[in-house]
Amino acid sequence: MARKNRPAFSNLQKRVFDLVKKIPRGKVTTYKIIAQKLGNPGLARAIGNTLNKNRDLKAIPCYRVVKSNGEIGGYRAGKIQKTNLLKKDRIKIKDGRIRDLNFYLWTKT
DNA sequence: GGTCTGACAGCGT
DNA sequence: CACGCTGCCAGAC
Repeated sequence: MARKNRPAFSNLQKRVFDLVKKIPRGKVTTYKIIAQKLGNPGLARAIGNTLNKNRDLKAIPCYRVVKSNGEIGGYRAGKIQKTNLLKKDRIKIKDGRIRDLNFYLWTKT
């Protein structure tokens, strides 16, 4: 019988990583968008939690994932570090908040 | 097996 | 516009 083998990484985490890695430079996305792409907008919280467990920031540019209201959100290495990285991507940030989030927002594949 | 926490989102005040 | 409370889901204890 086809018993489902349990991968080292949960199915959810695998999808999240795949999406985050596809984010082009200079663009950002929100936790909710990712959750919607997974088919469950309520996953927004689980997304951040999953990325936190990742701890492989150099493999996954999770700093490009921000909150839906335009705030930077959180980061395992610190919010300040996250903001700094976003600035390097030409993202205009004002007082810990992204300007014209819709412009930088990445909702495509 | 239940319970609590956490890198969020939405609504009300 | 800023702050606070509640609700959702998955993972950790």
